[in-house]
Amino acid sequence: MSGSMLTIGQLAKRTGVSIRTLRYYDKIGLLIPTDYKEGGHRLYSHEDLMILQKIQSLKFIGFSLKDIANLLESPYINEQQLKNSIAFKKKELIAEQERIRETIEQLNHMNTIISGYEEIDVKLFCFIIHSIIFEEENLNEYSQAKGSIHNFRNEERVKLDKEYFSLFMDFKKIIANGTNPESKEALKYIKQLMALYNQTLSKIETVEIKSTHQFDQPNILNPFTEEEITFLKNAFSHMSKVQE
Amino acid sequence: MSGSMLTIGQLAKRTGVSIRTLRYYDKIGLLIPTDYKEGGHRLYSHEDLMILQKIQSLKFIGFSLKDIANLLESPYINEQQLKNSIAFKKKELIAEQERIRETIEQLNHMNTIISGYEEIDVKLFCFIIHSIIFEEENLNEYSQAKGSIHNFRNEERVKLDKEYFSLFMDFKKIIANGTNPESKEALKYIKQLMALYNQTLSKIETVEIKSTHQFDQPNILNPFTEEEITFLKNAFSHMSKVQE
DNA sequence: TTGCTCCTCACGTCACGTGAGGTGGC
DNA sequence: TTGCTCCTCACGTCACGTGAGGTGGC
Repeated sequence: MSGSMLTIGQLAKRTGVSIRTLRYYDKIGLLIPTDYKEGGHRLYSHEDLMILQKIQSLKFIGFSLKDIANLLESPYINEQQLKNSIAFKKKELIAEQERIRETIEQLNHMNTIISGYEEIDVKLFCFIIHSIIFEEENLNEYSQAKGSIHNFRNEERVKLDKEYFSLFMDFKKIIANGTNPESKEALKYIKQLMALYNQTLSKIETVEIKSTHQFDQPNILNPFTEEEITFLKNAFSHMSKVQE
Repeated sequence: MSGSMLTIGQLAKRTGVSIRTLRYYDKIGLLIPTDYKEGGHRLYSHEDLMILQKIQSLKFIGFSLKDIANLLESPYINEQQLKNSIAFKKKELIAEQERIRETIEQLNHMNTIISGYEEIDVKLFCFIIHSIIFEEENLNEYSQAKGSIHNFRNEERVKLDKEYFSLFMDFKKIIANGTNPESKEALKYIKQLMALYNQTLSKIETVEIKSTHQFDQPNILNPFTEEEITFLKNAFSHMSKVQE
């Protein structure tokens, strides 16, 4: 009806869609303006505005521009087809939601663990994340057998991880300070590590699978540098001698 | 340590990262292999494997490759910086989660509304979505004043939308069948529409803002074609005459 | 003359996927 | 000779954002 055509800027302002987006829609053939002025200026009709609003609506509920182009091809669509599209979209979104939920949980976990240290060791930080991911992969195989692991993860895992993190940070500090691996201080921390390790083992057996491989399976991310590992080996062997 | 270097394929298999991804990481300088054989074959050391696992860990909790490159630059990171990064990531994720939640709600809404029709009118379908989006925008301005609207939306909105949808579909059908706008059948549906419209008005006043503009404000997506609007106008004016 | 609104390239984003066409060692 | 594993371009993905450099009407 009305002879009042809209320029690209007017249409953009009216719908909240950017000018660049309208040019893009023109280029891909999704919304071609009814007319062009001399100089190539696009002119959009009221009909074009309606189409754009349909596009916005369908975009809003998550359809891709390709999907939208198909949907707008015919004025009618079969119910089952539409329901299938909706179900498919929904499935994707729910999966995405689950991924996000897990990631947020991880972030909270990490946030708790690193609290209270001025300088965080990146290697150690990554180690904690990696060990959780790795465990989760193991979990998928074992989770049918025992449901208790998940509980462990949520409730006690943070506490335990924090203790490991704290202890590992202590090690890194004394090693950086040039402490002797046969010193009393080193012995104290090594004993703490042994205690924590045994405590972990008593809590779940699944961890054992991981822990026994911890130092010889190179596929596990190691939180220590070569220098630190040498220190730990020396401190361990010293402790063994002392205890004999 | 060990002289056993890994080929790109071996590293890929071991970590679950694709060969193409490893080449990409090489190109952007994120993970440059320790050595190259003749012919340009990449050789990765155990050290490289460790770096890759750090990359995987940080990717897992949502950091971009650029973020990761920065994080791996130094072995230590300031706690506050890391906490800020985590908080920022979390904020983004929560916003994304909220968007997804709303979209899923919309999809459920639409799924309910379209149930029971073989052929769905795309224009009408988009109209329903659009009216909800539009209302939501209005809602933001008015929601401070009255909290009741949201309730309306969740509980009764689906029912009302379904009724509108159903009635509009009926109109489209009789118009397509060539029904006379002054016929008894047309009169029946027009009366139903009036009743439904008044029912809506009584439920919320906010809708009034929208509804009064419904036919003359071209910015509102219209569910009818030109032909259908002509039919409705004729039917309305006929009803007015009959009622005098 | 000065803004303001248009225009068309064309590169950039993000993290790779996917061929095409070729090489090297068993 | 035949697979298998490498390699390097280089275009494609998705929906635009962002200049660069220029035009047209007030």
